[in-house]
Amino acid sequence: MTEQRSWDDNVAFTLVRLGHLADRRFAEKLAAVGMRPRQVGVLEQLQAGPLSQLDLARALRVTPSVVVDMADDLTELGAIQRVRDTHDRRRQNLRLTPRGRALARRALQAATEVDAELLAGLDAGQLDGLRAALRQVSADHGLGRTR
Amino acid sequence: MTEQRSWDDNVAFTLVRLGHLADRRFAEKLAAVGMRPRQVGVLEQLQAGPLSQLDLARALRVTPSVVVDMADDLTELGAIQRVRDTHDRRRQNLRLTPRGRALARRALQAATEVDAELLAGLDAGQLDGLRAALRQVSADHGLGRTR
DNA sequence: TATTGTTATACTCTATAACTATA
DNA sequence: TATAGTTATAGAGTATAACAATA
Repeated sequence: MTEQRSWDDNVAFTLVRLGHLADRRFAEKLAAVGMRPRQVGVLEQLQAGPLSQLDLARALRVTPSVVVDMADDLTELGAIQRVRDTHDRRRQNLRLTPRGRALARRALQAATEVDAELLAGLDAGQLDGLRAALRQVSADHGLGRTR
Repeated sequence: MTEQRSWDDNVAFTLVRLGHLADRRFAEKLAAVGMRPRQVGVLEQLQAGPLSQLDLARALRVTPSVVVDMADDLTELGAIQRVRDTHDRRRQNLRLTPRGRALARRALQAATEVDAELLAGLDAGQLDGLRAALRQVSADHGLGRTR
């Protein structure tokens, strides 16, 4: 780790600020479809197949009661369905509906628009480097696609 | 902007997730000094000199009532002082105390530790590229040092 | 009249603890 | 006993609106 003289050299601090900025921009775009940023993480995880609420809580790194809340909202939106597990009736498996898949596509589109606005000042090389570095850090800390 | 097939290629979405992770790690370290992440932004801004609460709100991109709240807490911590502006008695100029400067140093140290843990998997080249790209994006959106 | 700061209030996001039902 | 889900409640963080003091 090289010497850090100023806050601008610190990646963690910068990630927090840029993360907040990206979240706000993302929220504005999603509002047009009636969604909020944290719901998108659920849709993303379920795209690879159904998950129990507890497994989803672990994947998203939130506490189980938060998943209940998000699942309630997404069910009301028609994006997911709760399906009792036949072999373990305690489990509520969450699965995407066709509407959920459509919403996931629109969310990815919104996120892509945010990228375009956020990263307009970078050249192709900088952009590739940024993507590669972020993907590496995400993978190192178990935040990417794990299934 | 290149084609985005998956969420892992999207920078905005990744920034939100990594920003949350960095914020949590940062909060854990700061708790040892009795501080919270959002207070560090105030100390950072004031390091270049005093600011009125409204100017600070603009710099931090939060609503003025939030600054009142943060200033209350930091005053109680002994990190800042409110000084009535002599020429415009409506203004409360916030300035760092020696204790505030010390806390800022410890916060930067904590942030540097988070960096070391977060970025351990990157080689020197990737790290330089990441820093440069983040600095560029921050500057493009008015988030870096502006004074 | 406009600006600076403040208070009251509400909303979102997250967490903990106690509970129900299943295993 | 242990696990999956749920509910009630609380604590941050942020925002809006109404207000007081000052310009």
